[in-house]
Amino acid sequence: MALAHAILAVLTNRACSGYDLAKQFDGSVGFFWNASHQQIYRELTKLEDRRLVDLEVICQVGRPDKKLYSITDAGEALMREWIVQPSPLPPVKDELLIKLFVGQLVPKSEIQALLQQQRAQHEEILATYRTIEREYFGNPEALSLEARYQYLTLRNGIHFETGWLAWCDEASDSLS
Amino acid sequence: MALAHAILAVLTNRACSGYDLAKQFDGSVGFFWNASHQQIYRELTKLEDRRLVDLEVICQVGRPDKKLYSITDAGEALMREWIVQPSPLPPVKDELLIKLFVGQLVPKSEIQALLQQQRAQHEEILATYRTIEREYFGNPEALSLEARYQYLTLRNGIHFETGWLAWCDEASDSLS
DNA sequence: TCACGCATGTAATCCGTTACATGATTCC
DNA sequence: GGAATCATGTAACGGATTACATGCGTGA
Repeated sequence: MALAHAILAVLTNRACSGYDLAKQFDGSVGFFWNASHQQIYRELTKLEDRRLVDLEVICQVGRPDKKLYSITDAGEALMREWIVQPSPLPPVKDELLIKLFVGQLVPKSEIQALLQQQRAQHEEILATYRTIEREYFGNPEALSLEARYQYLTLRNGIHFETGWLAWCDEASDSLS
Repeated sequence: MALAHAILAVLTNRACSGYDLAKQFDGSVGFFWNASHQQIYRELTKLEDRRLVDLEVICQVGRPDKKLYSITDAGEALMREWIVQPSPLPPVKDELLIKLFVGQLVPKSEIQALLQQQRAQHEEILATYRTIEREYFGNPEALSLEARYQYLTLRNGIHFETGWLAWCDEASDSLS
């Protein structure tokens, strides 16, 4: 059900088309919730049926019409109720750890290579996060409340990726 | 597809019934891959069709028969091939972060409560991990290769949960 | 006697992924 | 001329979740 909430969360900040949403789910929000454009389009029609979003069709010259969705009062009320419910921890699903669990099946060097490959990916994401931190949240004291909440989600990603790098190094050391 | 690999990983260590597997996916392996008993039973029949597991029916008195599955040579070969492929980063899906992203919709105290509730859950899991670390991996230098790999997956969980606690505290402070 | 553990499954529904499909405009 | 961007969708398939279903044994 959380895809609906993720979409409503984006629409809380500003009205969007399905296409705009898909792009957001490929950056910012996508850092903690991902969804393909097909999922988004399907979910938007459901949200419209439930009157949680409003739709305004914008005719454009030379490009396809745009369906601009905005959150309704009912949608915002639903979000308020949902936010205050306690959240269970999200289930972990990490195939690298399955591989490590039976790492003895292959030569150690293969596992070392996997760890390095994984480390590089985490490093890349961390670099992206750091760039965003510098560019948009340079002075955390001066942020609006909205921006501060968004900054906290970014900080979560930074903690997460930093932890991964530390673990990759520890694991790599302990195998050599 | 990784559920099949997760099951084969467990069976690499020892032969199990569907029921045994379900229990493992509720502890050890479940720390990084979760699956319900329905998924497991369905997947086991598929794995048998593909000759990746063997089945031995064990008749028991006074309890239901047990179907004991073990990995075949083909299954082990498949795992070896799979392990060395590079792994993409698993997609993140965390509804707490969606909530924080639009935290301004509710009073700050509600968000503080969410953070505390989340923190408590992460602390509990970390405590579980620490107990396992003490009981099974007290002397990391002396571990067999199998055990060392399993220990690394546990260390990953410890890094992960420690990071979460740090972030919860940082977030909580920054809001007060 | 009632709940829990052992042990297995089916059915319905929903969610996610992949592939296919269209069509104009802008930039290289 | 060809690729990328804007903008929307359908169809098929497979994976995951939830609910339903059975039945014996053991211990409180």
